[in-house]
Amino acid sequence: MTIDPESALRIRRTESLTSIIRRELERMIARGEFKAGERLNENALAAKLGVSRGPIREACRGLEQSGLVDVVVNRGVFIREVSSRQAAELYELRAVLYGLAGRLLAPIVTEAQIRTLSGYLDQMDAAIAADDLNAFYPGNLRFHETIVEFCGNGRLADECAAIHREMHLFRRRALDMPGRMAISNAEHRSIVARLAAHDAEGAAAELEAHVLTSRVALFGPVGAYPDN
Amino acid sequence: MTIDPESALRIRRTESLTSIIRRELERMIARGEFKAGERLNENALAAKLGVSRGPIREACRGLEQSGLVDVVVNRGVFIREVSSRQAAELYELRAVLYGLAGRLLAPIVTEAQIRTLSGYLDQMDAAIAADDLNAFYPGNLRFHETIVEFCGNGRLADECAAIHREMHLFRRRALDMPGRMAISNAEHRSIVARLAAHDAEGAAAELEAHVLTSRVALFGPVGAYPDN
DNA sequence: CGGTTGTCGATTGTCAACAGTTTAGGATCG
DNA sequence: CGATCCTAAACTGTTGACAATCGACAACCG
Repeated sequence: MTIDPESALRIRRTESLTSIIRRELERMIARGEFKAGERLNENALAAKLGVSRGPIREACRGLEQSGLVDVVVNRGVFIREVSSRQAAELYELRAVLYGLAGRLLAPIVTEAQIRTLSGYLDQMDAAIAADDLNAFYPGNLRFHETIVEFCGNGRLADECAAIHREMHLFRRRALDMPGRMAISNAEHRSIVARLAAHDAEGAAAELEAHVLTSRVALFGPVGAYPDN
Repeated sequence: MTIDPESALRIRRTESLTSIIRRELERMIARGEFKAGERLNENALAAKLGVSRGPIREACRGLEQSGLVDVVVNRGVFIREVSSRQAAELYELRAVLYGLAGRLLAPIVTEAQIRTLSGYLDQMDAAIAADDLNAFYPGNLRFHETIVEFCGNGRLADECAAIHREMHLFRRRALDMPGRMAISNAEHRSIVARLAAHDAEGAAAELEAHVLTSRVALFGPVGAYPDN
């Protein structure tokens, strides 16, 4: 692989190899380029990315802390396998966090923000009309991301982003999507309506229920967890 | 210097230097042995702990991801300074997470668990009677930790522990304690009562309000944040 | 034939050295 | 006297090498 030496060096001044590699690995994990439980070979990665093992190892320690990989002493780092139980637990967290986002956003939301969110709703409706899951999914993602961004609690937004990255590790995640697009977007419209009405508790309840709908459909009642 | 070779070797087989160092640094940070904003000198730390810089750097990458330090390229790692705004944001997260814990725990809580929690209440009352903040604080901590442990959502417990570690970085945290011990423990009793009655929504509301009381006292209304 | 032991290759854990950047302090000039 | 520039020390970023460990396979023994 040939790299423009200037750009490579220019990047290095403001960013460490470790952070570049970490982002790259996160991207690869998000795109599912590794199998669950697969081992990351440090030598192979180092050779592939053209660096030494030091930055690779440092990047992996970051990934470990964010829950994307498991590190076993003397054996290596493995792409984390998220069990159904852990996914169910994550959905519960996500539900209350989105609920909080709605409660915070409703009192302060602006007309422009409502228009932005409504734009996403229309895009998703178009994807539904075209029966295009590949268009619906990123729209859905951006809709939720935007709400937590607007809510004013930056830490909440970070936490939601981290949970979302982690959810990519759960392979069966697509199950809740196929036939639910229309229902899902109806719930989205309801959420935006509550936000526009500055109804904090209503928006919180709608958002929480919206997430829990998927959780219950996939794993059963809240507080009960699948075995594996 | 002569080192007992057996003990040194035995330790290293099951745990890497990196993880040992990371735990040690976490402990030092929790005990406030570093000033906020202070730089961690890699060479000095390596010399002090008797290792090379590699494990030190790896440990710091983990701490960065868990929000305990900031890493600036070519300048080093610094003990994170948590602003009032960030602390206020954290309190809001903590409130909904504890609320979730209460909601999950109420339906499934056992008699024995109620007795355990009640025991902590009594210990805290004793600390209040003796006006002993140093006894109250760990009891308070254990009370909240126990609730999230019992609730059955392990990921929620991890998240709460991480947030708690992070809160140690906020220096003014003791402010909400001095005169509030009695009020705080009365709220604790109310929480346990709701749990014992298997009142999920009541327990959730009590727990959330309990955390938000401190937040509001320190920083003002929920959703409004201090400047610094 | 089943189980144990020993050895080898592959891989991780750790270290010491090198390269590039930042910072502090003094010399220089206005 | 103060500001600026320059130099050197200190420090971080990265690398390659060495030591220790793990997994697999073969030899050995009961």
